[in-house]
Amino acid sequence: MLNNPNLNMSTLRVACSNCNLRELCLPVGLNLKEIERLEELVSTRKRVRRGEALYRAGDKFEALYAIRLGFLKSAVMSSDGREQVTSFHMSGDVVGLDGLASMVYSSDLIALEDTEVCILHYDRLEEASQQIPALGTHFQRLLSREIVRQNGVMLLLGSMHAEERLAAFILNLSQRFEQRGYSRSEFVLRMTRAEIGSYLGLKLETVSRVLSRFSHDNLLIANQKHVQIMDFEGLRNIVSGQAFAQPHKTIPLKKAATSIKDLV
Amino acid sequence: MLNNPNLNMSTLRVACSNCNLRELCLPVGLNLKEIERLEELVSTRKRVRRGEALYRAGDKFEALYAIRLGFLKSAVMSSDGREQVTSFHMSGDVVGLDGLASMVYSSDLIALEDTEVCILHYDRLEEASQQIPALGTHFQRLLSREIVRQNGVMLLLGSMHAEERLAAFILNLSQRFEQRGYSRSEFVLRMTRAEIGSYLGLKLETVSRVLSRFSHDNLLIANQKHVQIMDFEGLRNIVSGQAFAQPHKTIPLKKAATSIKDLV
DNA sequence: CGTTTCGTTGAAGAGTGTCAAGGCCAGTGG
DNA sequence: CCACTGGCCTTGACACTCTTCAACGAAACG
Repeated sequence: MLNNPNLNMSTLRVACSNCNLRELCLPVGLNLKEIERLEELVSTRKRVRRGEALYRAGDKFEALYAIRLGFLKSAVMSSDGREQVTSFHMSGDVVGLDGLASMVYSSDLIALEDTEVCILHYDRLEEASQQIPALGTHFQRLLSREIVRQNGVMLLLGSMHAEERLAAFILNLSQRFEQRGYSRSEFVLRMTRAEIGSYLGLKLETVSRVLSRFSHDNLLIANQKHVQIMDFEGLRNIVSGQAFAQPHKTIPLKKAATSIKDLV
Repeated sequence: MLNNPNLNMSTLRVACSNCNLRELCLPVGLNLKEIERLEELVSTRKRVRRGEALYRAGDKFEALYAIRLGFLKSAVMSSDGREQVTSFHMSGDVVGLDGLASMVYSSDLIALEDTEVCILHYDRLEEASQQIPALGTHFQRLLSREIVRQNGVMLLLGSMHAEERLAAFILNLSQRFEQRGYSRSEFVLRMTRAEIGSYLGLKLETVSRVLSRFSHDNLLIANQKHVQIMDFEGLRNIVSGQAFAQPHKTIPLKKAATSIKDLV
């Protein structure tokens, strides 16, 4: 079981019960019995080496994956070969949600560093959802959350300038690292400038230039892949288009209630 | 029951069994008993007049809605008041999926013409899903399909030019009208140029100009809100970036399998 | 330690946005 | 029925952001 012959993906037994990511990928409030049931479901892990694919567009959909460790991108490709990165994933995220639609994945999922995932076989997941209703509900939530996230990305791609996009992107990464117990102000970008650009609808040169500008303005220090945020407030101002203290635009009817908090 | 006092939303009894949109919004292959069960679930309809909201960001999530008749947009708003249209909906579509994430809608849903929807109360939906497993699965599919669709929009916003975006948009509308039994080559745009622009990440002037250019190139006839497509092939060529017979770019490693068919 | 991939920076140009003026159309009220 | 009104659409001129092309430097990899 430990030595799967697959050239570079090995499988391991899994133990949700003492996994500290449980709260991220599984529903809370299960009793012991239910967690046991869950461990049958999850069964095994899988490793993906940097640069390799967990799955590719067109592959048969058989499982969702909960990321234990690592960093990945998902990307779709147009018929003429243009690639669009649609998201970056880190530990605790569940990936593969696009496969349910037609039982075939519609995107590529590529590891940006050596990665380890838990396999959630879809057929077993469906069975288990019958017995543990909270599980089905939980996955509906995950799906819906992804829709809300993508709405935010559409807002970003559709109506924000390069600086705003980058600022939002950096802040979002920061927030996600913080949620996982890492520093919110200092981290390493696992993706290239080109991948950031693809995600944000910019060219790699623009990404590089804007990061340099941020550095110059003392908002952050960007040294190759290493980023240290110096001025959160400043970045936030850029995201809301209020950078450079422009002569106070009167914003007409600012919506009260829910705004898109997690832009990216 | 027929005369709900709500100033402009009336409710009606519903009958899925003889609704010709059933295949779009509900799972196929249910038996009679299950369909009866379903009709309890769906219970009532609701009308929304042009310009009014079915729900708004921040409203408590209580139901999904299946569109019987009409046309709507959904839109999110950034904290500084920029609006981004995230999709257009027509008969047979199910809306409200973003509400599951945190039991609060995260977008506005506005009718672009007088509209009638069936109400799918969420709590009843959850119960029914226990009894009719196909129902739960079906809604997971709807959610996943929306994620795939949004991936396509991100590709469009992130890596396509104005002409490509417009061409993709028009072709997608055409296809959806055709699926519903209307003409695929002649239809009326229910949204303004500004709304198209918001959706496609362009300004209304750009939308107008590009449509004029299409008219001039005999790809279509755009007369205010009325559109007649003259050259599907030509539009398709534009979407794939092969317009104007550019000196055959050698496309390196074109992905074989699944591509994003429904770009928009 | 050479080779390759990735990142930075400059100069020039293309593609959209911005601003402004005018036309078209539906709805309203005289 | 017609003039008026306001919203929507079109078109032009110009400004500006971002891309493109190119050269070089820095880091990663075998």
